[in-house]
Amino acid sequence: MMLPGARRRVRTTDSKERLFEAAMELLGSRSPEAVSVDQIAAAAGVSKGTVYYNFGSKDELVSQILEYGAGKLMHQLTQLAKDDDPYQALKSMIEFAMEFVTGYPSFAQLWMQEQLQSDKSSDFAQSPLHRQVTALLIEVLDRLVHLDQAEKLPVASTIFGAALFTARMSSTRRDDLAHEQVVRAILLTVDGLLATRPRTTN
Amino acid sequence: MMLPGARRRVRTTDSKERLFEAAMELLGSRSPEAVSVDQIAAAAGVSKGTVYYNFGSKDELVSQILEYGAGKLMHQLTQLAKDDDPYQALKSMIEFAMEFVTGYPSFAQLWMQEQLQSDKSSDFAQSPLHRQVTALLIEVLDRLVHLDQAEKLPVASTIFGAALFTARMSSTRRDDLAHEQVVRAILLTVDGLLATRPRTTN
Amino acid sequence: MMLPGARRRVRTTDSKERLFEAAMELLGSRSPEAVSVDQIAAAAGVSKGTVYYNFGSKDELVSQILEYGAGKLMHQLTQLAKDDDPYQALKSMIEFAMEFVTGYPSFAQLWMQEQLQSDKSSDFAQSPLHRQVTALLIEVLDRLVHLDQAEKLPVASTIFGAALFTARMSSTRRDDLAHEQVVRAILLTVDGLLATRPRTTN
Amino acid sequence: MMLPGARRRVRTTDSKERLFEAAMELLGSRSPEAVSVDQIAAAAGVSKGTVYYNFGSKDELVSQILEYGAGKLMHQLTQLAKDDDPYQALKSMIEFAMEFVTGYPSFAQLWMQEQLQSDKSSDFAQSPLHRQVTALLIEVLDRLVHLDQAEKLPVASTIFGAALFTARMSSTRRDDLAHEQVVRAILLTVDGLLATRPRTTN
DNA sequence: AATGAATGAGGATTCATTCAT
DNA sequence: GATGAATGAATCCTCATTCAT
Repeated sequence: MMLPGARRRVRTTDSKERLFEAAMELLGSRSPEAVSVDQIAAAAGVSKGTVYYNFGSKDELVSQILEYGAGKLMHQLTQLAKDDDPYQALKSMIEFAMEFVTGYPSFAQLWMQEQLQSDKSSDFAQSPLHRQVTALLIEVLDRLVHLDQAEKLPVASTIFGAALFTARMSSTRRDDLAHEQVVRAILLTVDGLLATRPRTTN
Repeated sequence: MMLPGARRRVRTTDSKERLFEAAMELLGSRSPEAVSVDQIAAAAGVSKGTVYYNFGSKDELVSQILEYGAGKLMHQLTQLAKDDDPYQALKSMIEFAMEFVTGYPSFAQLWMQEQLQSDKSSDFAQSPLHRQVTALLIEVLDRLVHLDQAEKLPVASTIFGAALFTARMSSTRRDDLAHEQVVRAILLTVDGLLATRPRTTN
Repeated sequence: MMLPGARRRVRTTDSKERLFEAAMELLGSRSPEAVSVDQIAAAAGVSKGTVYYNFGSKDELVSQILEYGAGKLMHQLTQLAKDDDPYQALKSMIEFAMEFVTGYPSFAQLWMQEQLQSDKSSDFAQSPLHRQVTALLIEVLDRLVHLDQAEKLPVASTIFGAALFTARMSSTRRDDLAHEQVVRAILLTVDGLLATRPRTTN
Repeated sequence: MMLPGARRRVRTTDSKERLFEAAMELLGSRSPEAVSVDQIAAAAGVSKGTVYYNFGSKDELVSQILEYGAGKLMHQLTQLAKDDDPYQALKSMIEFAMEFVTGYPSFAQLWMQEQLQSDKSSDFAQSPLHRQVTALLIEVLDRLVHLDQAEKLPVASTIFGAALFTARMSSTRRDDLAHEQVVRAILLTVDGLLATRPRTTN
């Protein structure tokens, strides 16, 4: 019922964006099944129908959050991996992962959930994200120490898993000291490698 | 005196036990919210009401599985921690955790889910199980290297988290080699400690 | 699993009786639909099956309570109606009704509920109890004042209803003064009759 | 563009209203526990979900019916109480109560049920409605006769209870004569007062 | 005489989704 | 673009009842 000539607010803060953020917020502490479309819509201050208008389905909304997070995470990790000093690169990557999970708990939440659900992931490197992150880690590790082919994936996965899980577990803590300690603890895996494997001679 | 075709209890294999096992099976690959009471009852070959007769509620059934797993896990870990050689103790503990998660994927699943849900667990050592396991790990670590008070919990949590998460991720693999590799990867954290901290002189 | 020769307690306080009393107690404050067989059995300290062994069904148990109460009430009211002084008779009857409802709130509860349920009771004198009580009241009233045939039932019903309802409403009060006041208030109906109708000349 | 035989809403007679009326109808002769949401929805010709969309819960629907009735009843009673002649006021009030209960049997049904349930209502004037109605009655009675403070509430309660209960008992009768007789019977309480108490000299 | 395990029908409620406006 | 009324399938749970022991 718009009068002709009337004009909508230019920055409607697009309902779509509001929904995205509200969903991120809510999914930070609950599983998707435990968050209803009503709740998301209410939190975004729009009607339920708008969710369907913008995303088509709840699953699609969740997927988009997951994708968005994965993109953001991978982008930054890729940058950090370029550091000339591979140890420093790993440290930065882990630090960033910690920050990221703190900032987007919903992402870690969703990603873990997704990993844990399907039986299909028998190959334990199924998901694109997992594959990408571990590939990146392996790349950096290769520049640091000499690893047998067979142990590369387990090591990378361990680092990734430890970082993700521990970060998520302690993500509510605003305590930076704890963050520091956790990063160092995860880096111990790398220290262990350095102590037991021949360094990469480059 | 069973008519052919009649579908009575084949044996009074205690419906309770049948339900427990069916639930364990189903919860191994899906979150509690994603498993319905009907499904559990059907899988156990009993009626829905029997679930409520035996457990009172779905939540209670889930809790009991969690408790059962926690008890079993702690019991064995406590035994293994007694090994005179602390490094060997840690190795055995991690190995056992891997096996355990493979055998009872539902346990890890449930436990993680529970951890990830509540905001309350801000102190990241809230759950009794987490507390118990990390306490045990710290005890063993103390016999191995000298750690600052502040870093004890982060280190122990990292080991626990890495083991649990990685194990869960690769749990479908029956491949023992992979298991071995994963255990070794997790132990790298300990190797890192040994390489960077003064040994406990006992 | 009784050893031969063993003997049961002589005074088993008959489970049946225990059930009856427990049911009376519970039905005093809740509608039959709101009281489960489990609750009754638990309150009586017997198993659920015992209810069915002794009463056949929940409805039957409720019916028996109703019958028991009706019998007891009618028996006493009939005695009191015999008083030579019809006014005194009415007063005693109302007093007794008050006491009765206080002692057996479940009875009033059940009886009202039953009255209110069925559409059948279109004739508003359907139930045997109602018929009996009003008949008794009319008999006494006839000895006191001269009433038109058409107004007899309404007057008797009003007294009965007022007594039952008001008694039930204030039944939790242990306060005897209030009881007295309520009795007097109900008797006002009779006073009104006395003031406006010709006395029975006997 | 309705295909013949299609069963869409005939008119958007607001499902909410349809549900309200269907529920009133059904609750007129049965207790809330004995009426299922399915039945209400079916009677209103809408789906079960619509009940929850409009009312949130069964209890809320029941409460709203109760409130609606209480409002309507009190509004009219308040008007009638204003009559200059207090006796006539009381007569009109009782007459209206009779009509009201005949028209909305569900209201009396629900209200009684609610009164009879809780043990909390020990003070026998707990409910707002009861309090309001008795307050109104007392106000009118005060204009008619002189009553001791202590007997006011019992008298008012008796009138209210008698009217409500007797009305409900005979509500199915369409017979106006009976109505008249019942009103007169209840008014006897007032006649009794007039005969035994000093008139208010105003 | 009594039990308690088991049942299945039924009840309240939630929720993703559709659709006319 | 957006809404909100309406839906119906699915879910958790209750409960009267049965029956073998």
